[in-house]
Amino acid sequence: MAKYNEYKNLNYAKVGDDVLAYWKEHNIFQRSVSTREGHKPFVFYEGPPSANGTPGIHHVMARAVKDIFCRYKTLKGFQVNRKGGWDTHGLPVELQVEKELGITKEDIGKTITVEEYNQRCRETVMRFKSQWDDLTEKMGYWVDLDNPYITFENEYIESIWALLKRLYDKGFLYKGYTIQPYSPGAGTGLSSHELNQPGCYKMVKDTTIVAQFEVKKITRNMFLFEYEEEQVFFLAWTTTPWTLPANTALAVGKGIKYVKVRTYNPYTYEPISVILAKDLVSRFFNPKADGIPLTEYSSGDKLIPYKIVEEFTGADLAGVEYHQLMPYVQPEKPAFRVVVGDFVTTEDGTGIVHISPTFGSDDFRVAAQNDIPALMVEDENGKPMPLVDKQGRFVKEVTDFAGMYVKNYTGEDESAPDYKPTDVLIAIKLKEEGRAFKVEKYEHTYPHCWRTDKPVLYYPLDSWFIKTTAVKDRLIELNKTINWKPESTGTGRFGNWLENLVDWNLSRSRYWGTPLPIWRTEDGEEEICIGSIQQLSDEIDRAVDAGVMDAAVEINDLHRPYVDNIVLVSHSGKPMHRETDLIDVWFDSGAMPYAQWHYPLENKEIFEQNFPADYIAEGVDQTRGWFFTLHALAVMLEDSVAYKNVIANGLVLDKNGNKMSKRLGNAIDPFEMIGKYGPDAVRWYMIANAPPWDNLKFNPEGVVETQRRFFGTLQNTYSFFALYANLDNFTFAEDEVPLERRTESDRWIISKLNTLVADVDSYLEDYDPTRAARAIQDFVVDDLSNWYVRLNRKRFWKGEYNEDKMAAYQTLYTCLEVIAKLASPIAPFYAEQLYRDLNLVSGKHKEESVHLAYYPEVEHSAIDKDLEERMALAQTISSLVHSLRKKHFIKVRQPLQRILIPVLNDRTRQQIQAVEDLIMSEVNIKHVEYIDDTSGILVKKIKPNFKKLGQVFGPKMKLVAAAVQQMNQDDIAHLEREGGIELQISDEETAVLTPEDVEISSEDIPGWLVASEGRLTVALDVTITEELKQEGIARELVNRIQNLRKDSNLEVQDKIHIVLQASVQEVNAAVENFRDYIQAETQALSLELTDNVVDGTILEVDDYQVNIHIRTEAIVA
RNA sequence: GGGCUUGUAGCUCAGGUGGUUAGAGCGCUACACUGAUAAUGUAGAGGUCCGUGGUUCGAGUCCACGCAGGCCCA
Repeated sequence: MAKYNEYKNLNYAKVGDDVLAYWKEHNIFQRSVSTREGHKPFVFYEGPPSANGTPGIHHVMARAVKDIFCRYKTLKGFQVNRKGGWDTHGLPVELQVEKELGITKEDIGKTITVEEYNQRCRETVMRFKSQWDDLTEKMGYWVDLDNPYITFENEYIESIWALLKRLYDKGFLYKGYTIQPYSPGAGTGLSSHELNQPGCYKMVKDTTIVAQFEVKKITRNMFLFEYEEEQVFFLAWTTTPWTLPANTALAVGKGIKYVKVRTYNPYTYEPISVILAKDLVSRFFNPKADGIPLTEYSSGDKLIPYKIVEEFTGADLAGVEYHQLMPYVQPEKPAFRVVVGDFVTTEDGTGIVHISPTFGSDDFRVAAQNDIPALMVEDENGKPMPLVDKQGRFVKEVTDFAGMYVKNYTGEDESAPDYKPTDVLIAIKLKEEGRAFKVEKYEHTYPHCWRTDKPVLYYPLDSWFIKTTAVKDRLIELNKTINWKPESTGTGRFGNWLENLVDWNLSRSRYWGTPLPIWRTEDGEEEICIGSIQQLSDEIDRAVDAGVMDAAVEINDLHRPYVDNIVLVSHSGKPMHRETDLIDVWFDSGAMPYAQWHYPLENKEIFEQNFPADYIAEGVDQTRGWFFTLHALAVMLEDSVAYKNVIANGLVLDKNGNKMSKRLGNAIDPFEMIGKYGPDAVRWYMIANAPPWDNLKFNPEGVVETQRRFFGTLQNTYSFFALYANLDNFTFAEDEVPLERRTESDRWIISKLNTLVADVDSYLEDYDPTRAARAIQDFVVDDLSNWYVRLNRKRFWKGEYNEDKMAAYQTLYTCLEVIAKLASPIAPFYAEQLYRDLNLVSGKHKEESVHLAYYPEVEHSAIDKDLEERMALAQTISSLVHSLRKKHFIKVRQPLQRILIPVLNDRTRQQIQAVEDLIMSEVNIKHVEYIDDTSGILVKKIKPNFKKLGQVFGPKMKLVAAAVQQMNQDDIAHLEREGGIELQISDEETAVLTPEDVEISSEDIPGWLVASEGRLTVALDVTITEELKQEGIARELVNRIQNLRKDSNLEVQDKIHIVLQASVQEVNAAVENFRDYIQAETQALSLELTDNVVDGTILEVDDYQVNIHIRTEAIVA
């Protein structure tokens, strides 16, 4: 006969190891997919991690979230393929390699070949793969590790090329510029990484200018003018005066308050009106001048009078046009107007920011968003260029300053008496023109090139872009169809970002990444975008034929430097070289829905079956990374979402809410956690403790608690079941006992169980694992263990193997088995063991793993809300009686005669009557008595039903409530009898109330000590009769004998003989009168009361001492 | 500076559409219970529900403005 496994001191880490071995041996993961062949697919995309660092505890979190829903959907019958993946390109790898080799970017191609360098990157990036694979297995994250997609593989890159070509053909790929830090001295752009080198930011003293931008006198702007000749100016401050000739807009803060001030220009003494932020007025005007009439000013006065005349918000000013400040070059589109910028502050300057789209990245962005052009001139090739050339000199079109360096890049002696920086010359010119309001030196930090030590310029540099703005509306529209968890990340963080979208800058000037497959002639007139290896090979043949390339090369690797060595030929026969850029690594990962199948070059069908994803999950920090690139590519390529449901999970912090870092030593090692507490407790804790999208404060003590409270309780419940089921040989071989023949508590727990099955299903369907975990946990701990098992213990260990006992076993078995299934997505290892321990004996399921099984069906007919309510009453009443016993110092073992419960209606009485037996046995009393209205002794309490009364009486609520509180017992009786009562609420007003407007409860039974909770009141009869007293002693004896049995290491089923020293009369009487009871409880075959006990043990029973001896039945061979 | 987010007991967290005694678990204290026993019950202590205003008869809940932490972006 098969037995249920029994465990002593279950080791949860070992459960993990054992189950993992079982899964491996029987290919359970593969079969969880293959057994669903032909079922509806549930498509999941794995966001590829990078294996160049070790995995952390937060990866356990992120992956648990992914895993839960894949397992859940498998339970629900879907087929869930999940291909693993590795993200292998990008800056972090390159920086790591540079650091290890002790080189900088400059050395690549010089002291180390690009080939060697990239080889090094390729090795480095997968360095920790085995650790990752190990964690993936140990934490129970099921994903196909044997056939992952790897972004550095040729096929993957080829797919990306094919996608880029599609975008290119649709006109979404273009070459433009972005504003980047640039060093004219070195003639090269600087990465933000280079800019963050220590010492790059230096204190410098610059000439700064508050310039005056004159408002145009057009109808649109007339609200800014008060009189005919008035000249109104915007004041804008800049620390880089050399950018002023390139100004095309001014930015204001939407919510910032601005004022118009009438005053005089301090250099020309002309009367002017200026607009600036209200908060900054005091920085530009001397308060001492406040109050001096404007008319009292004469040219040259030190104290310049001013008067604030009007106030506006930034929003009011948006759209106002002004005259170009330094009209050297004209724009191609309308410019010179006020726009709103989120970067504008009133920290310094005037609260109005000068915008030169070619020389600032904020400027560039805000201009692009508002369709403001940049000022450009044509270079010698007729290509557009900014007003400053790459050496840092003004172009010839800026006539007054043509050829001058905007900063000192030539090493001129700045201490020479006649040395004037360009910034100063500009200031002088503006002063003369009456366009400078204030010129002063200002000390601030400014980034410098780490090689030339000269100030950097923010300068437009060539870049390739994807024109995401062309599909902006569609991106927004389709985003609204995505189910975001939490919703706010989709509407807020992601939605707002889409609203302010700029084109996607693809270019990266690095070495280890996917090369941009575009070849161009030197003049940029002709170009080709390559979409496949085949096409490249064909083009190479053409190039060789045309003689621009020496010999055909074999294409073995699509990385640099190999692709750089390929020269193609244009239609007109010119050589074309590859644009040297790599593409943004986010394109790599965003392309995974296609490239993981080598689509569009092959596998069209597989792709179509697996697009879009039903579900993805990653950290919220991916919002503008993977979540965006997936979405953008799907919209541009397929006009579809890439994913239908997405969980953006939060961070894992240490227990104090600080970020974990190896440096601070507060990082938690996932392997250690899993090794110590087992994978299930770690997963369960992370999921149950806080919703995934909140940050998790990870406290190992919480894992301990989860292990003890949830897994410990569940395991205890199972152990209890296994212990007795093995004794009784219960294998669930019999037919199920019909519900109607089961006990009230059986039907109750089955009802609760079905409610749970439905709840967990709806939570998981809604992608809320936390609610699911908590619901399961509450059921196991509160309902199943602490109530059902506690109340029903005796049914398992007493009596014959009859239908009632069978019903108890079946009920408990069913609960445990269903729990195993419900918990299996979250605690896959323990649930597996539980399922198998049960199923190996009963053989009820043919599936040999819980992960091959199916989600339980909800038996709606088994859900009985009325029963659940009754049981809640029983629990409350029991708790009240316990509390009364406590107050009277009467222990539970002492039986009592009765409790009294006032009931105001028949329904309550019937409900309680149905659970009387449970209450009586739980709190050890003989009878439940009910007191209703007819007894005439109930004291009632009345309380206003605020919700109801508020709707009716509104403002008079307080008066009515006061009147209700004043009602006496007669009034309440009247209200109940007549179904209404008229109350005087003030001198002249009355209010008519119905019983629905109040809550009536019984408060007291005169002469009894009562306890109440909510509307329930219970009184306890504390009279202890002689018989009750004896029964109490009998129970005490049973307890002591049981302890003795245990101390003697007897097995539960061992029979004993008891010999008791006769002593005081009470004890003797108790033994005589309750002999049968004592014998039955203690499995005693005999109970002898003698005067002479040999080898006895002295036991304390109440105030008495009892000498007792027990011996086991001789074992009959 | 902007967007999003969090703030409830010592700790971790619950608290649909506003309703008058704000809950749970852990921890602490005391007392019980005991053939599930490394479990369990009862009771107690512990709260300016981050602050200030507002709406309302009534605000932990709605609105506004702040403060503090976090993430992303500048």
